[in-house]
Amino acid sequence: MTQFWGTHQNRRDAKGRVSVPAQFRAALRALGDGEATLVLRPSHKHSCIEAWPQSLFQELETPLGRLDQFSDPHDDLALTLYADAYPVEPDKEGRIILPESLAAFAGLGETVVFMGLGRTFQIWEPAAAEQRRAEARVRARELTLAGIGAGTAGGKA
Amino acid sequence: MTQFWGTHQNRRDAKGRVSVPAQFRAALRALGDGEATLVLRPSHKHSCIEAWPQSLFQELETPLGRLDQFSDPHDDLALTLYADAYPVEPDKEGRIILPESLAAFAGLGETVVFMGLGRTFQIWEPAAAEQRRAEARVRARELTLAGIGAGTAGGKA
DNA sequence: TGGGGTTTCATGGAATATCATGGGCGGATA
DNA sequence: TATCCGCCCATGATATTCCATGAAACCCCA
Repeated sequence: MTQFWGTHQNRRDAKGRVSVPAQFRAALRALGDGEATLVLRPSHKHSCIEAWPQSLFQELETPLGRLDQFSDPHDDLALTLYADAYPVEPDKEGRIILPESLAAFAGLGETVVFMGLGRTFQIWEPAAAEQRRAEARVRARELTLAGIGAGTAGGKA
Repeated sequence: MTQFWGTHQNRRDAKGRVSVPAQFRAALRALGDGEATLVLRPSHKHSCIEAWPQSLFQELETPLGRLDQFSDPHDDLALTLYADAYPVEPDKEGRIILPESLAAFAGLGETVVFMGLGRTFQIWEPAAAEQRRAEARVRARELTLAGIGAGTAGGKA
């Protein structure tokens, strides 16, 4: 059920194209989202680009329907969801073009990092990605010391 | 119920492939995890690679479902679970290739050590493995003396 | 109990397929 | 008509698959 694993590094060419890691492409194919397989949007927490499979992104839209169409919350949600989101479809070689505004937002240079997050993935500038991972590792460890850690799994007396 | 026993030494060839010890392979087969039988990830306690049977790893994922999808803890956990984890499937000869980032993390050279931990196993650089075992022996002994272990079990190793 | 035969493993290398990346062509647009 | 953007092909690098070999463990039988 989980789809996006691991961390991968690729490069943008002169035209701003990047190959989506083959593994991720396979996962997308498995989802069978035909047109515009991906939705890209800036993360609201970090300097990175979030990549959502089209079908999963649509699930985010459902709360919209429950809000009064003319209410402020509706407008706010709709705006954050759509205004900065870009649908992209990999070309025949599996590459996508990162919109300039998103690339700038994430501070991307030539090489970019794809980080799998299970059902979605993120696109980072390499150094920022490394920093973020270190940070998350520490915090997740506090969260679930009981759960993760083969040290404890096997070691369980 | 316990599956991975003992310590085994194997070599990585020029392409970074290592044979999974035959005993471990048999254990995996018994589990019947078809696709991507193993999940590799860095240990957060030690400089080694943790290897989880796919089905067992899925149990780690369950806490995710209980967290708010947009919360920080969810993000941190998802990132540590997936961004550093790599699913691998042994080839026909029973070998796996260790992702470069993980090999570097564990400081692996040519020969690597597989240590059984019951339901999971770990992959170590030989010297580090030896040190770790010595350390564990001492601590386990303290446990035994404290009255946990069966008196007989403590004996012959 | 020792020897011979057989099987299983770990390991090496070669052939093949996949992938990432670069460049060129043509059509659409202003 | 000039420029930009998307489409297609070419290529080197990398991973995957397949087959081959030597060594060790195991088993069976004398």
